[in-house]
Amino acid sequence: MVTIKDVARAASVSIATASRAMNDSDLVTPETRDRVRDAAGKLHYTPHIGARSLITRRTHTIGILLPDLYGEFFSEIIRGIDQTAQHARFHCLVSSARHTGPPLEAALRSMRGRVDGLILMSPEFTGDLSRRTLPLGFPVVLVHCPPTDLPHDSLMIANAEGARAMVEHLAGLAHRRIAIIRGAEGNFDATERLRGYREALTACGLAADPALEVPGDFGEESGAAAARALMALPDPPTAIFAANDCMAIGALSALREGGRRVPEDVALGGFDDIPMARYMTPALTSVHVDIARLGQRATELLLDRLAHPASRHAAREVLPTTLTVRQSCGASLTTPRRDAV
Amino acid sequence: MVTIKDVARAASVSIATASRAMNDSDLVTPETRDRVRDAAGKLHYTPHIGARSLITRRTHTIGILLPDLYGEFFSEIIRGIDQTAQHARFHCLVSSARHTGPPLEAALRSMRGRVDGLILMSPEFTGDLSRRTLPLGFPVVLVHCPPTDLPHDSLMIANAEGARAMVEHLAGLAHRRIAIIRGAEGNFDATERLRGYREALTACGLAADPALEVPGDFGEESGAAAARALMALPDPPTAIFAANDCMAIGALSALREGGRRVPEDVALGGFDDIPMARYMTPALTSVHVDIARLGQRATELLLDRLAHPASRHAAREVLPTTLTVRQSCGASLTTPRRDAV
DNA sequence: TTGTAGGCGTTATCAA
DNA sequence: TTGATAACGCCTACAA
Repeated sequence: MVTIKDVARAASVSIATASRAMNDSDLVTPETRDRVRDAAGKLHYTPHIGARSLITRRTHTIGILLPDLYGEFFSEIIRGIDQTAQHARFHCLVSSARHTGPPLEAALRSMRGRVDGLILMSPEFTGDLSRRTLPLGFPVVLVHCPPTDLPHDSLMIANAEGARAMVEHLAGLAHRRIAIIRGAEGNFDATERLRGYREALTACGLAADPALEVPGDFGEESGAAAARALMALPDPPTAIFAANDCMAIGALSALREGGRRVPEDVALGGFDDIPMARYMTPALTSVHVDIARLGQRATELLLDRLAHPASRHAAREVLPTTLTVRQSCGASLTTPRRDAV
Repeated sequence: MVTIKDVARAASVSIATASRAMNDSDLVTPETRDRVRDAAGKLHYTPHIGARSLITRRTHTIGILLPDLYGEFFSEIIRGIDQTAQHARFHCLVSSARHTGPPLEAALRSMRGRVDGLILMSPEFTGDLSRRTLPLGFPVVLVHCPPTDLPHDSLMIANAEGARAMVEHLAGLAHRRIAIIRGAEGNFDATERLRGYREALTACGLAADPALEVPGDFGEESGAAAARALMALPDPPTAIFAANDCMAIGALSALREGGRRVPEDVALGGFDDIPMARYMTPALTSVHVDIARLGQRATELLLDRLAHPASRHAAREVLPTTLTVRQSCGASLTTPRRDAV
């Protein structure tokens, strides 16, 4: 391995001078600097990051821990993060820990020492977990995590507001029996979206019916199963709000197979507005989230925290969502619903 | 910061013993090992990876350099890589370098010293670039890269064979004017898919028509533009093979807007079989690639190389592709084409 | 402006 | 089985 020692020897200077030359110190003449750089180039020298971080206490790397690495959501958030990080010459250490508990703890711990800070997305994150696994004051930005009692920066999307906008939109189309396919049990996003659904019903003066709140796990198949269950009800809903687009896709298949037309017989709405949504037939009405922006903002918060460790209180930002109306909700149907008021 | 020194003191042992206890050496009694582990747990000790890698010469991290971080392809390959890496207790440093030349070189260089090996995907990669930026013998697995004269392990998908299968399938449906929307200029995948297309035409005894080879850049909009150009020809094609699914999606929109029905008026095929393909209307016939498997296999090759540095010759594997027939090619149309032989 | 030398946290070597 | 100590590559006071 070629070290700074070799570079120094090749350039006939001391190690210290070589180091200074490589780090743009102004304690070297431009002339010797160039000589050192030349030698470094010829030798294909690259500093050993580990050795450097030992003394600078900096890795110039941010850790990203996600619940899974699946689908558009993941690729978009990474894209936003990497773009911002790269701009600041930071690297990204990516990992996933599907479950809460030991695997998550292990993943968190294994990142310590490798990264200067962490972007953490875990819908089951808790303050206890943080205390158990992270050094006090370790820079962390929580994305999409339930609130904790710790002063971590946090960032989330307007889950409840988005859900509410969707359900109010459906109610505005004269639907009175609106069902929700819920997200995974214990998942913060799921809980918030359910809350928004319920609030919207109340706001629209519609009665809540427990039979219309069916469970799901954010997966396509669970959406299909939920739709089948809803169709089997004695008094089935005329509109279905799926807590994410994957489940909406599953629901759409199931509805079709059950002979129901969307949106004529049943209106359908999703959440996330994944790229696929606009290509479906009918195109899916969904709550749009700018995911890359989410990643970008998380990184900005983290980098700011790294640059100014204790300069400000913990941020607590909420990124807005927007309702994207397409065909699946039936807003563009020419004939009004039969049961319209 | 809590170091091994603190742990040693807390457990009343020497630093050496503490280190041994933490690393499962059998040179410590189970008793002292537990005592040290206890102390480490209480103090929330985590080893400093940089310091360790300074002496072990290992970072236990693999680098992943991709041309961009966009879409399903990216998320799937990372998923395959991370899963395999995590299983071997390796970490993943992810980065993207959109363009060839300086940015790519910089990205490569900045990873050196941080990773034990590299999974590199760059359709414009060259042996020269490798020599310029990587230490000789540095473990690299090339994915989807053009062949070089260097002994790097490499992995690619059966581009030409996949394209050929698609075009022969279209020819089998009695199409005689089959167009291709080409991929990005200078891109290895694009070149290979074009080659497969031409081979298939020859194999089927169809005349090649330069007018039917229209340029594209793998983006949706370029697919739309290409389709418009093809439709404007005096003798337009009856089938279009888009070199990837994104362009097929763009082509589909353009064809619709131009009043052509797919597959009745024009048959359409794509490449990659992204998840969205099966949800389109009509569902897209495409060449399926198991991308997660690609990532998995690349990681296996790299880890094997890390474990046995010079044990074998450079691998050169090709992952098979499979033709997935859906509606967009018209294979399931009941009435045969008018111009069928 | 340059060189010398000490130390960052860890593992490995040797001696006890 | 344990402990003292020398590396590993780098940066940075301090001295020249």
